[in-house]
Amino acid sequence: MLSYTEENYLKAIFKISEKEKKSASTNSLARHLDTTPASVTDMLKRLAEKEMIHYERYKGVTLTAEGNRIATSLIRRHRLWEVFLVEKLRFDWEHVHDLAEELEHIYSEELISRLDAFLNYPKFDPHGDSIPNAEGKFTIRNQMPLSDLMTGQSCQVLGVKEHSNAFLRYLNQIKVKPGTQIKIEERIEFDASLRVLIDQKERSTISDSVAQSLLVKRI
Amino acid sequence: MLSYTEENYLKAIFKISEKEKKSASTNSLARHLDTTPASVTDMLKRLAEKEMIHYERYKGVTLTAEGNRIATSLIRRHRLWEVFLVEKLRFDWEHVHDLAEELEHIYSEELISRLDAFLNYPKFDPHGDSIPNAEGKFTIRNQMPLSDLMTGQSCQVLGVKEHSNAFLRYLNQIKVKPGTQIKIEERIEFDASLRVLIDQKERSTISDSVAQSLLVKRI
DNA sequence: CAAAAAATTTAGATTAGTTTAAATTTATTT
DNA sequence: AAATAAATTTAAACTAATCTAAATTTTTTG
Repeated sequence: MLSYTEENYLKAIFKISEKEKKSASTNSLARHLDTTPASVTDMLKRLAEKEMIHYERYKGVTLTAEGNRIATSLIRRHRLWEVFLVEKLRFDWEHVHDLAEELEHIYSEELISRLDAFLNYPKFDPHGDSIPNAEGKFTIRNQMPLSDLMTGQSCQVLGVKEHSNAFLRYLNQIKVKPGTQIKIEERIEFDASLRVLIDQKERSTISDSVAQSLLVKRI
Repeated sequence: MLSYTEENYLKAIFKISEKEKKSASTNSLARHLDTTPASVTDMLKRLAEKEMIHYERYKGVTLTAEGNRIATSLIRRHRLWEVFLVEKLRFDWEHVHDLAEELEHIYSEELISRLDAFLNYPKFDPHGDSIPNAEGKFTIRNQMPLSDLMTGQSCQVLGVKEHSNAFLRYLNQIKVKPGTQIKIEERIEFDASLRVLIDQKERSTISDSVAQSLLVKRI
């Protein structure tokens, strides 16, 4: 059995390796987990001892098969709870992360499989992230950043690349969430910002940095 | 903020004081929390320091107003989660206690008030125990042990006094749960056991000790 | 009411996770 | 390739929660 903290390390290693396509460094883990590099080193030794990670001094870490299994299960639990919080308890999407962060640590196969069934086996969470199934398999779908579309094209929002509260709150403000339709009416050359029509009703200007963080599919 | 463990102590003190109608002793707490009296003493000092309990060496403990507020909130959360697990996720009642024991420690007013609304503001949990409302008020209802009824009388099961898995599993076996109707057909003088008719269908013999642990209302 | 038993507390040690500061290793730059 | 900077690890110490064993206090009983 791993502790709450150990589990969080595995998840962080998973996410960093996934994003940066290479082994996770001590510093990146410290930043991610809001702790000191010294604490990270300490914990890495413990996790290596438990055969959850491959660790060589000064070389960064990767997950073992078992470590990967556990991290994936945590992500599955986290995302299922997020679906529950948004769809059943009607939370706004910017409020669910911290709660799911706690709920995910409650370990019970039975609980998660029943929750999954109750929610009707969702494949994506409220932020559009893929929910691994009980076997740990992620569903992949075609998606691209809004910034890749041409003027005149329309799309449907699938999710977000950036998960900060500030960003999610901003999307709420301009009434954008998964499912929303966006048509690109004009691209401003100067700063690559976009004039868009949202759900065929509201017009808005979206900065390039926002457009890069919005994942969509063309329609 | 209290730790997970500190919260469990407050809940144990609440339950023991309630059941025994007096201050909780070090030994009873050790028994209840499956730990040693030495650890209990240690923790009691910490909780007294935090003004959660009134504690005098060798004299046992009671909760302060604040300690009582927190314990009541924990019980509220525990019982609401039990309702969720049984009614929404379709768990059997003997399986929900341990899960609720973990879920209750997730602190968020918002989460609990939304869960309460989602469940339609239940007043009692699946074992028939009263769920305190947001103000900490418990709903009281008339109930008596099945053993108090006379031969020939009928009743409806409201809940159980005893929460052990073995007892709950036995009740499942004889198809008894909250809502079940029971008619007392005969009382055996020798051991005070009861011949009963369950939901007008199945006949069964119930020992006196079981009858004392079943809470009912006459109909 | 003194002796024995039961309950409780103290003392000292242990474990998981953390911290700060110093030392070491690796990477970068001239 | 030496000097400097950045990243990482080690060392030593701290906190919360726990334990065992010994000491103390309270309660019970002959």
